[in-house]
Amino acid sequence: MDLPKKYKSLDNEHKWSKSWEESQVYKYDPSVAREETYVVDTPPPTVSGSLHVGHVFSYTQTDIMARFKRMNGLNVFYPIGWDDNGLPTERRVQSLFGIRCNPLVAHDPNWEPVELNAKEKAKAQKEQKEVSRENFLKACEKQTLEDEKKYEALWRHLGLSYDWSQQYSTINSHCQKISQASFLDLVEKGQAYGNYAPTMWDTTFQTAVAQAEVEEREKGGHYHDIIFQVSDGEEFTISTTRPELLPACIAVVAHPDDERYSHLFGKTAKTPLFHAEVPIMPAEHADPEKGTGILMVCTFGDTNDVEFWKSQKLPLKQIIGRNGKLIEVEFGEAPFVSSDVKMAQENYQHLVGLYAKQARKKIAEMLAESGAMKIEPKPTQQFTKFYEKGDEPLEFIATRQWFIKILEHKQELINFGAQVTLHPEHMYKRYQTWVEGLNQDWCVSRQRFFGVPFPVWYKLDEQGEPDYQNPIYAKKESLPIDPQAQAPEGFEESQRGQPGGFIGDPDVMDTWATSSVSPQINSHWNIDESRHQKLFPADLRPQAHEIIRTWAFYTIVKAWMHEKKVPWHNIAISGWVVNPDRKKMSKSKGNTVTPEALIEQYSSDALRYWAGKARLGQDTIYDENVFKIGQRLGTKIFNASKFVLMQLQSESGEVQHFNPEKDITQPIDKAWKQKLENLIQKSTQHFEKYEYSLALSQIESDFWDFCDFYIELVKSRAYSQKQEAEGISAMASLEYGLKVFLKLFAPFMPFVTEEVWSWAFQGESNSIHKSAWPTVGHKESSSSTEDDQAILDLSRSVLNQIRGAKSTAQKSLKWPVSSAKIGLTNSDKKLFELVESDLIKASNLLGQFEVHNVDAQELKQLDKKAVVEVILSETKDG
RNA sequence: GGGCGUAUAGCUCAGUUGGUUAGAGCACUUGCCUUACAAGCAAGGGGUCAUAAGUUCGAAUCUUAUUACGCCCACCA
Repeated sequence: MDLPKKYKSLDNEHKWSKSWEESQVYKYDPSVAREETYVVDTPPPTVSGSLHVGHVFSYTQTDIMARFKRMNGLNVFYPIGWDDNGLPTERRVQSLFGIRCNPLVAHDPNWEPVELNAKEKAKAQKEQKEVSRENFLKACEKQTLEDEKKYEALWRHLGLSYDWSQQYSTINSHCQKISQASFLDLVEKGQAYGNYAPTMWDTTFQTAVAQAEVEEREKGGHYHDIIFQVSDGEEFTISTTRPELLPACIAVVAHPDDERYSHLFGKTAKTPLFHAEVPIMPAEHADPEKGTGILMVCTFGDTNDVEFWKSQKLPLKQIIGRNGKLIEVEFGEAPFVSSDVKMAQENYQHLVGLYAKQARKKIAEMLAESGAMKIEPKPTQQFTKFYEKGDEPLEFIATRQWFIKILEHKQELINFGAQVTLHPEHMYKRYQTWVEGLNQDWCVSRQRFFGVPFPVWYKLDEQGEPDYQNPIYAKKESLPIDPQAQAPEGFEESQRGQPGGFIGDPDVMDTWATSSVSPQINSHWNIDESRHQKLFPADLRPQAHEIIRTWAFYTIVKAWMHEKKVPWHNIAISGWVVNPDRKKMSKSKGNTVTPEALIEQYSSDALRYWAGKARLGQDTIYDENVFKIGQRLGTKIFNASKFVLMQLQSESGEVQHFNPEKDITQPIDKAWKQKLENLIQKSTQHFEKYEYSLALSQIESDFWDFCDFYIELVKSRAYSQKQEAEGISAMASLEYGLKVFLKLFAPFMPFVTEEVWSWAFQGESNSIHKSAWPTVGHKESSSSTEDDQAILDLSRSVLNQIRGAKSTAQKSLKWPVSSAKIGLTNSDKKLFELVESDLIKASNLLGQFEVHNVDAQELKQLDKKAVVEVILSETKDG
């Protein structure tokens, strides 16, 4: 056997990722029973250009677990998907090609998306070319396909052991079918409903957003103190940060117990500039401590306004349009009543067409001029709701949306979620807090384009008005459908938009509406019942902690609503990769590193080592030193394996195989075997608790001990006594040790271990990744664990002291020792005899040890198992 | 404002049901080309376990309080 000289990780990794692809080692076998199957619900990464080391980190952690399960004989179902539908793709396509979707524009069959250069992109930010829905979707598809290819290449190079035949993308027709079926099932079960209601609205993307996608940001604002007049002539001052909503004021409220204002309840107040009579009412949410204690309610400034408006059935004065600009309204007609219509209209015309921010400034001037605002606005810091991907504050705008009922199921969902085990467990708290704090049903419709359409149409009456009360739902057998392109049953395409005809629902689903059925997408729910039974619920859902409130929660909601089942039994929460300043690494901050370059420099195995060293749920500081350590470990595995196999070679050069149970006969070898069995047990236990990182640390440290201590100790016996029991025992033990380490390392470092495996062990299994995880055989009664430990400790102590003496004398480790005295306790003398010859050879002692007695007490004080004094030889050759 | 988590060597982290003198790797120091590996090997220096109090024969570990950092949640006029 010819062994390669140097380890070239990159070549090796290309070789094996290609080989695994060809041999399909990671393929799921549908014929295997559920009990012997392990199902992973892999997160489909958002397709948005490129993956970074944070992805490498968490995806590798899951792969490590999957590989462990596979080696434990389980039939692992490990799919991969791409989350390509939704806003991130639209945004990317808009900026790459400088286009914008306008459904009213005519389709151009000859149009092809062309990527712009940097200069053109900057220019296109202001003026995007409008293209038809069909053209826009084509551009999205083209771009995501391209990105997905890049993603796949990286994942393969990293050695993620997916069954690539199970690949899906959230925009494909299979996912559309499942998403639409899920929606229709919820409609049928009364859990989904359409409603016209004020919803959080992003004015930039012009779409509704859900509570889970909202984040608060601190931002500067100003208190404006505005004077209102009561009908009887009294005046009071309200304080607001949003004066531009004054024309939308529908009431003025103070706390019921606030004596300053309680005499006003029941009266009306007149808004300045617009002279609308609005009721003065008590409201619990008014905080006497804040501002002036009395405030205006508008449609809509915040959630309080929405709540109050709803509960008091007040009129709706919508003045903010979908694009965030103030819209035209007609004063004098309900709800825009005014005691001075002409003035109100005139004042309002100054605001029409302005963005809310501009209108704020304008109205402040007008108020100051009119005398209704006597003091300058005072600056303040306030928290404002933003769409997590948006740059402008959200508005509440009344629109028609689809919702899923979650508010009325809060308690059930909290209890139900407890049936899933989170790793680490304390992450359940996040789930619980989130569900408890919910205050809106899940809004699942988005006014966007690249997504799954709602399988719904509306009839048009004779006036051409849609009948939203009686939607036409698609038949489940016909899914997936696109109501913009297909007519409902009983209608012709020519009736689209015609009075007496129909229209398709224009909206698409929230991305989460699709990803929340990822377990069902994989199990082919509603399509292949027997497959569904085998793959649902899944065993493991890996994900990050910031999406417990979205992905984990929504998936639980859906599984519960559809089948009253948990979607999976475990959730593994990965930590974040953070910079030394403990801030999350993210692309938007420009502080990410591309994985490809790191792989080339350090190897995939090294990056995987880094990921494998981190515990679930704990953030990891990005530190390239850890890659270096992983890289060294890979090289060491390569070299040590090469050396061990050299020891195992017979005279003809063949690698010999041994039976560890029979051939390991020498006490020190048995002791080492015992140590390995302890390692196997410990690391298996860690793995079973999803604590793979603790397993890795232990495996790693024992492995270095194997190399630097045990191999050194027994190599000459293996080398020189090949025909005798002593030599055979050493060889058998080395082989056993190597095999155990290769297998234990295999989930973490699949490439180098596979390479070594291929040199000598394919007789057991073609790939190490399909070989059996090591187990512990029955223990022989003749050797006790304590003796095993003692003999290793004693040998180590003696060897260390001799090495120390040579090191102090600045001599090389092979320098001969002309004589050595060893002090031992009486009881250790027997043990020493068992390893004496190995120690003589390993330390290059010329002759024998002179043994004498030492008091156990004395040894204890020295913290040594034996006292060794050596005299080094005068010359290198003895 | 409420909650969760973290705090151990210069850095990154282990430390089991409380049990002698708290560990590893990196970095640092001093050596060594040794039958695979200089991407290696050997030897060595380095810590008041965030702070304070308590429980205990005994605390890095348990309790309480405090501080710092990270995260999640909260109605944000």
